[in-house]
Amino acid sequence: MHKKIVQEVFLNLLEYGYLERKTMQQYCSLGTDGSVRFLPDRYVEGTCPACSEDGARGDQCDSCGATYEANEILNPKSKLDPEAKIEVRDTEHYFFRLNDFQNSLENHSSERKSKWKPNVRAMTKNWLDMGLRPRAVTRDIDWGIEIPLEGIEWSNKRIYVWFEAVQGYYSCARIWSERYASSTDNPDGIRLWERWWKANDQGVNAKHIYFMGKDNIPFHTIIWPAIIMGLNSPEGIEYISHHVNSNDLLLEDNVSANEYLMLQGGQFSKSRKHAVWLPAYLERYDPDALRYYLTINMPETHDTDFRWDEYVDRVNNELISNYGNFIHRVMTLTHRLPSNGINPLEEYDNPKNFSSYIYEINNYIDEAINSMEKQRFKEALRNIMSISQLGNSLLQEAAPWKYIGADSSESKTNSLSTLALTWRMCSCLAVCLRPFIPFSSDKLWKMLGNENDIDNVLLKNSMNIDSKLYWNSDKPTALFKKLDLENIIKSETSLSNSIDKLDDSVNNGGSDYINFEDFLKVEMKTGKIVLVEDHPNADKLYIITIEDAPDSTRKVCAGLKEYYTIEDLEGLNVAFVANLEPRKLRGITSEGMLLAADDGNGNVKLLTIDGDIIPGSKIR
RNA sequence: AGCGGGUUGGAGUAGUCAGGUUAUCUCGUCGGGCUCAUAACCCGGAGACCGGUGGUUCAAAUCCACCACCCGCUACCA
Repeated sequence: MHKKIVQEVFLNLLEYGYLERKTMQQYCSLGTDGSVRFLPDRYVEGTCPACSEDGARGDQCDSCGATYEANEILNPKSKLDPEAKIEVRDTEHYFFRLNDFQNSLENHSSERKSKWKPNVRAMTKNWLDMGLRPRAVTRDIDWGIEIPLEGIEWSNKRIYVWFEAVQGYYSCARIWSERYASSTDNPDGIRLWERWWKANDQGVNAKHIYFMGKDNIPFHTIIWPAIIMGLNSPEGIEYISHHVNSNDLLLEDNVSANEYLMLQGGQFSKSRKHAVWLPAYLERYDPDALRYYLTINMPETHDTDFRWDEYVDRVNNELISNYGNFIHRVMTLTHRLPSNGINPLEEYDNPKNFSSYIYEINNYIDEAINSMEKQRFKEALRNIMSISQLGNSLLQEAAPWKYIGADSSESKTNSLSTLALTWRMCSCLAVCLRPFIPFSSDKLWKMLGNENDIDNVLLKNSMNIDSKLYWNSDKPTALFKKLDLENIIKSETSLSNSIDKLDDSVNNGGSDYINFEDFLKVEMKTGKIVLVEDHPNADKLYIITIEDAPDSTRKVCAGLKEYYTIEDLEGLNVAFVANLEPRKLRGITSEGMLLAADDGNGNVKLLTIDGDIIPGSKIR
C-alpha cells in the first residue's frame, strides 16, 4: 500500500512536469554472466588522478585530499568484486526539479521565520542560499520500490529512499483510513485521512508538526514541502505556491528539530555501555524525575549534556523542593484542619479576593501554552514552575500555620482563604504538568479528591475558581523522594558492569577461544617513541616514529590525538604489534599498531613498559 | 579534510532571524526572614566589558569581515 502511494505520487509529479529525465555517467561492474551492476561512488576504488596513489575512493582521494569527477579515477575497481570488469556507462534517471520550487520555498520559509527555531532557520537558509538543484529520485539498485514505468530500462532501478521515506507521513494516514476507518460508521469512511491532510474551506486545518534530530531538517523544510507543493500544483510551474488552498495537501506548521543530547560529555552508545539503562532505572526510580530533567534540559537550540550530578541537583532543587514541597505544604496544612468528610477550606474559599494573583497565574499559563505551540518545552515548563513558586510565596505571606488551631478571627479567615487559593493552584498545576510529568499529576489529582477526568480539563481553564473543592480524607503523601547522587552513580556503575559481564559471558561462552598457535602468530614487541608528528590529513591521527630495535625505527599511525599531547608521548616505552600487515591510513603507511586500553567510556591509555628494556624485546 | 553548529556572571541557559531603556531564567554564592513542609520555603544583594580583533550605524550580544577555541556528522583510529 505504501509502495502504491509512492508510485502514485511519482506518476503525478511526472505528469505535472516536476520530474525530468537525464542521462548520467556512472561506473558499473560487468559480471562474467554478462550482468551489469551500477556502483555508487563509494564502492569504486582506484588510482588517484592527482597524486597517483592507489586506494582512492569514488570522487575523493584520501591520500592527497583531492576531489574530482567520479569518472576521472584511474584503474577503477569495484570494492564488492575487485575481479570484475568495470566501465563507465550511461544510465537514465529521473530527477525531481527542486529548483522549480526555489521561490515558493523561500516564501514559505520566510513565513515560518518566527516559528522555526534558529537551527531550523539556519540550515534551511543555507540550502536555499546555495540554490536548489534537481535531485535524483531513482537509482541503480535492485531493492526498494519499483519504478511504475513500462520499459526494461526501469526494471533494475528503484525509487531513491529520500523521496520515498518522507511520504510515510502521508501514506500512513491513507493506509489507516483504508484498513480501519473505512469499516467504521464514520460517514467519511475511506476518505477520513483527508481530515488530517487536506485543507478545508472553513480554514480550520489539522496542524502538522514534525519532530526530529537536527540531521533531518532539510528533508522536512525543503524536500517534503516541495513534493507537497508539487502535488498541489497539477497545472504546472507557474502555479506553484506556498499558499495552501482549499482541498490542497497541508504543509508543515512547524518543523521542530532538536540538537543532540550527550551523556556525560560523550555520545550515547549502547554498544559502548555509555547509556542510561532505562528499564533498570525505572525499576528503582520515579519516571517523572527523569522526564522533568529531560524536558528542562532538552537540546532545543544546541547540544546539551546529560550529567548525573546536574540531574540530581535540578530534580532535587527545582522539581522536588519547589513544586513537590509546595504541594506537600498545602496538603499537610489543609489536612491539619478539622474536616467532616468535606474539604475544610470550603468555608474560607474566596478566590475573588485574589484577582491579581489569579491574573498572574493565568498569565503564566498563557505563556506556557504559547511556548508549547512553538514547541519550546523548556520555556513552557519554566512558566508552569513559576506558578508553584508564586504559591510558595503566597503561603509564606499568609502563614496559615499560625491559624490552624486558632480561634476565628478576620486574620484567620484571610490566611486560610489564601490556603484555599493555593489548593486551587495545586489542581491547576496537576493539569498543567500533566503533559510533562503525568504520573505525579495523576497522584496529585487523586490526593485532591477531584472527581472529574484530569484529561478533560484544558490548560487554559486549569486555574478554575468556580469548581467545587473536593476532598480525599486519606493522609497525603509526598509526590517525590529526593535523589541521592552516590546511590545513583553506584547503581549505574554496577549496572554497566553487570551488562559487561553479561556480554562477556555471551561472547566467551564456549568456542570463542583462540588456540595457542594463533596467539603466537601475533608478534608483540617493545619500542621507544622517538618522534611524534601530526598527521597532515587526519584529525585524530599522530604519525609516531618508534625505535623498534636498536638503531632501527618504523612509523606507525595511531589515533591518539584526543588523549595524548606530543610531549606526553615522546620518550615513552610502549608495546606494539610488529607483524601487522602495513596499511595506509589517510595517505601514510602505518607499520604496526600501538597497544592501548579502552574502557568504552572515552578513556584510552597506552600500555607502557615498567622500567627500561632494549627496544624490540619480545612481549609474551 | 568536507559539511553543519556553538562560545553570554562560578555552572547551566534565554535573547541573535526583525539592532534600541536596567541582558533572561535556574543552580550556586552572600545577607536577612520564616519555621507549616522533603536541611525545605520567602525577601534582598553581589557577580557579565555577551570568545577575540576590526568594520557598518546616532545605536551592536544582535548585522558584516577576519581570527581563536569547542562540538556534532562524514573519514580514521584503540
